Amino acid sequence: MVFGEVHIPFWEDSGHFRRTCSVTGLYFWTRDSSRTTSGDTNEDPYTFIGSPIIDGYPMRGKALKDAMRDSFLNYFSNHNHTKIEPYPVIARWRDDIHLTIASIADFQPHVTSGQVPPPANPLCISQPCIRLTDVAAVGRSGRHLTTFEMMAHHAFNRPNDGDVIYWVDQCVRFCDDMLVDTFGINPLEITYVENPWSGGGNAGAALEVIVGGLELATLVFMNLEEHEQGDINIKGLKYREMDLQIIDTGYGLERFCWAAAGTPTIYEAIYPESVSWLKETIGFESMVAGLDLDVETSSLLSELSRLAGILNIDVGTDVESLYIKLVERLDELDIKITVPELKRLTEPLSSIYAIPDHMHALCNMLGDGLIPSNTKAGYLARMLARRICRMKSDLGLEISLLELGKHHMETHLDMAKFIQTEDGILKLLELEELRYHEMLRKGESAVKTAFQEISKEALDVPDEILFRLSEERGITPDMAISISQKLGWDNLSVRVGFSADMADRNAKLTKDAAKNKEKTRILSKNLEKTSQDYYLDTNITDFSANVIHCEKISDSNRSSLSFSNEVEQEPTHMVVLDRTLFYPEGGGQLGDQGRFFFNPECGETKVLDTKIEEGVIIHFTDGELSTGLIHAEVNRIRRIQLMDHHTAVHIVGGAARGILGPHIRQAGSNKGEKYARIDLTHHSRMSRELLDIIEDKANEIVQSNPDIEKIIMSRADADAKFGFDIYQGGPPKHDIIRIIKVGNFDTQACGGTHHDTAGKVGELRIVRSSQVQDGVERLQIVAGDTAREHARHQERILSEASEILGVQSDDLPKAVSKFFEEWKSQQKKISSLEAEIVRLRTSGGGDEAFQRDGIRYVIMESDGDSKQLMKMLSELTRDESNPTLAIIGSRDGGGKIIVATTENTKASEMYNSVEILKSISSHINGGGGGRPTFAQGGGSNPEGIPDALNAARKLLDI
RNA sequence: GGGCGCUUAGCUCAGCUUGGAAGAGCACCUGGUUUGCAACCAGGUGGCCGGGGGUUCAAAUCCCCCAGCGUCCA
Repeated sequence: MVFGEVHIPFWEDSGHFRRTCSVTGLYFWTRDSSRTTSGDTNEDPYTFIGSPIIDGYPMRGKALKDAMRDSFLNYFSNHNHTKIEPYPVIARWRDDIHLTIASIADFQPHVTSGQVPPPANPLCISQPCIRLTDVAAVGRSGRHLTTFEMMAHHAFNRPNDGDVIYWVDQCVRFCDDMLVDTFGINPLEITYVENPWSGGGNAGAALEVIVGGLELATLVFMNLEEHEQGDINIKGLKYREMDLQIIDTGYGLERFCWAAAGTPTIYEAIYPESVSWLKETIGFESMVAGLDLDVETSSLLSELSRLAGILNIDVGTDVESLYIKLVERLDELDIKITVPELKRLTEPLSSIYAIPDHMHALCNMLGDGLIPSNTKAGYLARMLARRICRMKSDLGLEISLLELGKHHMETHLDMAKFIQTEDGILKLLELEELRYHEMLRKGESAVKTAFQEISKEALDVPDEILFRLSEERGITPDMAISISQKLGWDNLSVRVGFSADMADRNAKLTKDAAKNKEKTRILSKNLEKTSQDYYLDTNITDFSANVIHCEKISDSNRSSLSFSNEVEQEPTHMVVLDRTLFYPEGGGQLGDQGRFFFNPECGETKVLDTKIEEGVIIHFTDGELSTGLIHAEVNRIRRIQLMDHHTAVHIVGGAARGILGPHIRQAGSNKGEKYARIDLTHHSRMSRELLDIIEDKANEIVQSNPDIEKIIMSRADADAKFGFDIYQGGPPKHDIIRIIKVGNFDTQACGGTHHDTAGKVGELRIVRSSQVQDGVERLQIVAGDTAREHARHQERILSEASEILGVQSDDLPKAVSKFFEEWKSQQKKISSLEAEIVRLRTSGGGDEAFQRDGIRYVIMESDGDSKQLMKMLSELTRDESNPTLAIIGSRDGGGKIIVATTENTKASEMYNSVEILKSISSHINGGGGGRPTFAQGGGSNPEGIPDALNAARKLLDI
C-alpha cells in the first residue's frame, strides 16, 4: 500500500467509492458515485449558506457552541472515551511553541514520545486553540479565526505491546457515525480526502472530512517519526514507524456551528451579538447606503461570502492581490465593482468580524494569566490588542478596549474557568490601549523625521524607511501613510506587494538567525548517567565515590563553556564520578563548589563548578585525577547559602502572587552564593513601597516556618493534582518530577536544593527591582548570611560618603543636593566671569593689533582653554564694520590655536582660516580644521605656541 | 530566544550620515501691545547631549561596555 492511502473495511461496509478529484488530483472516498470533486476545491462553493446541513441547533453564539461541544463530547464519552478538561491556551509545558495550536499539543512532546502515559486512553476533549499565522485573513475570508476550539478524540496505541485501543477503521466509523447519527448530516454529502500529514518530526496517513464545501474535521493516523535510517520518504524527509500509534483528530467546533447556522460568515454564527452591536454603533447600514454603489449591496455581500470561502488565502498573502482576485471573480458573475469601491464596503465589515475574534483570543490569553509584553507570548497578546485598537480607529468606533472586553466576556466567555479575574483582564486592556495611544503619539514625530527628505509631492516612500518605522517604532506602513497625510504628504501610498516583501524579509531574517544556533557537546565520550545523590539528603556534604572519567578541557570546549562570575579560577579538567552530592548548575541555581582528596595528607583538587549534560554530572577541577576511589566534600557554607537563596526565591514568588494576584509567575530566576534574583510577570513597575510590602509578607512566611515538602511524583499525577502553574521554572523535561511545596504559599516543580523548613532562611531582603522586559520585573534578593553582609555593605557606603562630606548619614541626601546645587551655580558664575575676562581682553587691548589695508590683524598668546579662546575670537570677529583676522594661541592642554576672520568682509575673502591654521600647527605637533572663517586646532607641544604665532606673522608678512 | 531603535532645556523633539561655537516649538521670566477661546511682538532664564571607558588636536556626533525605555520577528 502506498503511503497516505487509507483502505479499511468500513469503506465497503458502508458503500463508499474511491475517486480522484478532478481539480486537485487527490484521492477521496464518497457514497455519491456521481461525485467528481473532493468537496474542498475552488469548484465547490459552500452549500450550507442559508440552508444548514446540521439540523436541530437553532441557537447562535455561545449557546450554540456550548450545545455543539456537549453533543460532540457526549457522543464520545458514550463510546468509552474519557472526557478531559481543556488545557490552557498558553502552552507553558512546552518550550517550542507559545500557544496551544491543536488538541494534540496538550500531549506533546511527553506523551507522543511515549515517555509519559496519556491522562486517559482513549480520551475526548474540546481544546481552545490560538493560531496567529493567518491573522491577516481573519474577517476578510469569512472563515478564518485566530481562536477556535478543536474538538478531538485521541487514542494512543502500542501494537508491539499488544495494547491497541483502536486504529484507522474504528476511528473513521466513529466519525461517520457521529456526523450522520448525532448531527443528521446527509451521508451522500460527506467526502473523505486522502491527504497525508507531516509536521513536527512526525507523519502519518490522514483523511480530511469535507461536508458542504467545508472541511469539518481532519483524522490523522500518526505512526511515523523522522529518522535518519527511515525507509519511508515524505517531502524529502526520511521516516520510520514508531512504537506508538496515535489517533490524532481535530473537529472544528466553530465550523460545526457555522454549518448548523448557515450564516453568510462564520463570525455571524459564533459572535452574532458582537457583530450586530458593532454594526449598530458605527451605523453600518447608513454607511453602506451612503457609499452609493451601482450594485445591489445585499446580493453583493452574499456573493462575497460565498466566494471568500473558495479563494485560498495563504499565509502572508497581500490583501491587495486578494482584492484583485475577488473583483475578477465578481466580474465573472456580472457584478461590476472596482477595487476601491469594494474595499470601502468590505474593509469596515472585515474589522467588525475580526474584532470579536481577536478579543476572544486576547481574553483567553489574558485569562490564562498572561501579561502583555514586548517579547514572547506576551507580544502576541499585545499584537492582538493593537490590531483591535487599529481597527477601532479605522471604523471610527468610540468604544474603549476595556468596554469591548467587558461586553465580550459577558457575552461569550465563562470567566470561572480563568486564572485571571475579569477585573484583572479589564485592567490589562486599559493599560494596552493607553500604550497603543502613546506609541501613536510618538509615531507622529518619528514619521515626520523619517519623511523629512521626501518631497511633499512624492507618490511613494522608499521601502527601507517603512521597514524601519515598522520594526523600530511599531508604525505599520499604512499607519505611517495615514499619519503622513495629516502632516502634508497628500499623495503617498503603500506600494502594492510591500507587505508581502516585508513578510519575506522577516522570514529571511528569522531563518538566518536560526542557522547560527548549534549546540556543542561538552564531554568527548558517552557515559552512564550519574547517580544524583544530593536529592537524598541536602544536608550531607561529605561522600566517597569512584572517578570514572577525567579529561582536559580543550580550547574549543573552553570557548563554548561559560562559567558564572562566582567561579574564581579557570578550570582545567572535567571529572565524572559514579555518584555525587555536587549539585550541577540548573533551574537557575549555580553549580556546587568543593574539593576532592585521596586522604587528608595527600593534597587536594578543587572543584570549581559543576554542570550536567544529558544526565552526566561534570565536575570542573583545577587538576587531573586518575580513576579510582576518592573522597569529596561539597563547600558546605556555599551550599547552605544557595539553599537560603533558592528557598527565598520560592517564598518571594509566593508572597508576590498572594499580594498582586494570580498573574504573577516566575519568568526566570538565578541563584548564586552572593545574590539571587527572580523575574516576575507583572504589568507595571514595582515601587519601593510595594517591594516593602512583598518583603514583609515574605519574612512573615519565613517566620511562620512552614515545612518544605519535597514530593517526587509522576508528571501525569502532578499535572492532575497541581495544574500547570507548577511549571514556573520552565517546561518539565522528565516523566518523574520533583515538587517543592512551601506550606500553602508556593508549589512548583523544581530540581534545586532546598531547606526542610522555611525558617532556615533566617532573614530576607528584596534589594531592588528592575525591568528585564516589558511585563517582567526582576527582583534582587539576599537571604541568610548574605542578607546580613549586604546590610553591612550598605552601611559602609553610607558612612564613607557622609564622612567625606562631614555630615551624619541621615543628612546625606540633603547635603548632596546642596553640594550639587552649589556646584551648578558656581559653574554658571565661572562661565559668566570667563565671558567678562574675554570682554576686558578684547575691548581695550590694541597692543597686538595691527592695521593694514582696512584689515585688523590680531595675533596673540592668551591663557584659557579652547572654549575661552573661541569666545574671544567670536568677540574679535563679530563686527562686520571692522574686518579682522585673529589668531590666538594658548598653552592649555598641549597647546591650542584658533584662527578666525570676520564673515562677509575683506578679511574672510582674503584669508582661509583652515589653511593658515594648518600651515602653523606643525609647531605644536598637532593639526586642526574647521570652517574657512573659523578654524581650531591643538597639539602636544605647548612650548611651540610662540613659534607658531611667529610663523603666522611671517606668513602674513607682519 | 534573535534583531533593531531611542535617551539632548521643565515638556515634545531636531542636530549624529560626513567630528569643528549645543538648537526649535511649547512652558517659564521681563518689557511692550492687548484683554474674544492655544493671543501677538521684543528680549531673557533654563543643558554632566543617560552613565562609564576608548579613538582624536577636537566627540552630542565615531567605537566598546553598562543602564533605562521602546519596537519588530519567532
